[in-house]
Amino acid sequence: MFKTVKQNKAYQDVVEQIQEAIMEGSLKPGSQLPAERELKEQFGVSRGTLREALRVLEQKGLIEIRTGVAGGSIIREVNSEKLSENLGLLIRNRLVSLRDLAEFREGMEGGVAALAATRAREQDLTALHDLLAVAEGHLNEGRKGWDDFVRTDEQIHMSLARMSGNQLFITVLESVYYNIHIYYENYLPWGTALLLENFKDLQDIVAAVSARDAERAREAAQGHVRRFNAYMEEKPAG
Amino acid sequence: MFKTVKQNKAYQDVVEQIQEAIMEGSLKPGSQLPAERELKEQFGVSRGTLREALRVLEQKGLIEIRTGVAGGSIIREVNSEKLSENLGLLIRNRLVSLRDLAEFREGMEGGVAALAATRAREQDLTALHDLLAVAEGHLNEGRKGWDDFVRTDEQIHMSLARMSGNQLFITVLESVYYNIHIYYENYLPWGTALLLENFKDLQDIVAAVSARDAERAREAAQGHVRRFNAYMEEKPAG
DNA sequence: GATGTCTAATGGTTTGACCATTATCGACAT
DNA sequence: ATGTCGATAATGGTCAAACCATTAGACATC
Repeated sequence: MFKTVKQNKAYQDVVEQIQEAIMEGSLKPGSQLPAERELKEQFGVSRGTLREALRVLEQKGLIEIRTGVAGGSIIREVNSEKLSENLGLLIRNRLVSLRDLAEFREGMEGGVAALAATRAREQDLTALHDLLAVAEGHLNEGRKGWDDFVRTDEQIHMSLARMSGNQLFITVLESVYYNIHIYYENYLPWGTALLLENFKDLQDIVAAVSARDAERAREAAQGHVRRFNAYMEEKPAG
Repeated sequence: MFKTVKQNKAYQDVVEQIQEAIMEGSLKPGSQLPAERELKEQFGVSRGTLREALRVLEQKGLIEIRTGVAGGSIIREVNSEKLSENLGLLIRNRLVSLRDLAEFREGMEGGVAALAATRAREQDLTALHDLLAVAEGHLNEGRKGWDDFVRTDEQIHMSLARMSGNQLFITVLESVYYNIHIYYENYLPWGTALLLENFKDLQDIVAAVSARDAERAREAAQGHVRRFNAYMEEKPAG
């Protein structure tokens, strides 16, 4: 019937006030908080307590702390860094498996490709074709081009995400790609055949996006991820 | 050619040592760290510095701090709570619009439903049908049942996510649902017609999952989300 | 045996000092 | 006039010692 009375600790109160000001828009990215010795007066806490609060905000990725004169706490632009870090922790602790990651990608990349097809500007399409050409170049470099090819492949996928114009897709996919690398080395049966098939998939996706055919782009992207994942599962211990 | 020399701050060093011990397995979930006054000796730092480190670890979700005698820092089971929190921050930061959120759901729920159809156990299906019956009940309660219906609707979606057996889907969808409520109140043209259509969609999805028809489940779920989103966009200011 | 009270361990907070880093500005050489 | 170097002061990083607040467990009381 009654809720537990929550005794807010002083530093939590400080965290909440600053966080709320950021969310609500009073504190804009790039702007700077007063110095610690000034802030502690405004909040009426000791410097130690204030610093614990700042550490929490820093860990949340909301502020960045600089030393030296004119230093202080700077409000950060929101980004995917901490999201990646958290996902990495889950992966290291086996709460999220390779299969989970793969399935998740499969579920999302179709939607991303479809949106990209709808919203791509001319310059985006040009950049996409350029990346495709770069990837093709790496394909002909034999073994030493493999890593570069994979990197380019990833750039193409991230370009598609950005073209979707959806910040949520962009951020989440960034985190997934950042963390899926761990598996590439161990689970992927590297070979020219795989890379070649991959390249053809990418060509299909880019073609569909260029034609602004959302449904074809969706299917091409889903098929691509599915085939790629199948390869990884075939050889579960490299 | 050379990397910037990173001057580790004392509290960062403490964070890294403890985190590494957790990851590597020396510190197991449920076990307890020594008291602050003891720990500060072991690390050779002041209590203030140690506490900043503990705050960071707490914010990462790695430890939980209890007061009182026999209190201290307890190693937590790794979970996805902080990932949700971070995603929630992103969503609330205006960088993510209702449209972004809606598109994202559309991309995900199809995949979730398909996986659920593949992996559902008998008891899951029973629970799903029970929830459907509850939703139908709320449908006949008129205006006062609307909120309950939406809540049940959400439970059905979360059940599907759990049935997918994919922790990533579960966590991400949790965050999305937790944060989409802000929009429901303002953007949704509440009405019996909407709820009824929604209910039919749910029936379709559950039927497809029960038949273990992954593709039908995927399409039903995607269509459901798409229709629901269309409603929200129709009336953009409640 | 149930209930209340005391105690000691432990986290929470404060104060004041000093160290480390760095933007800024002025002196000086060119 | 301009560039270079060094002093300066503002600001974050760290330390130390004390006291307050909370709580599990021991102990006393009924």
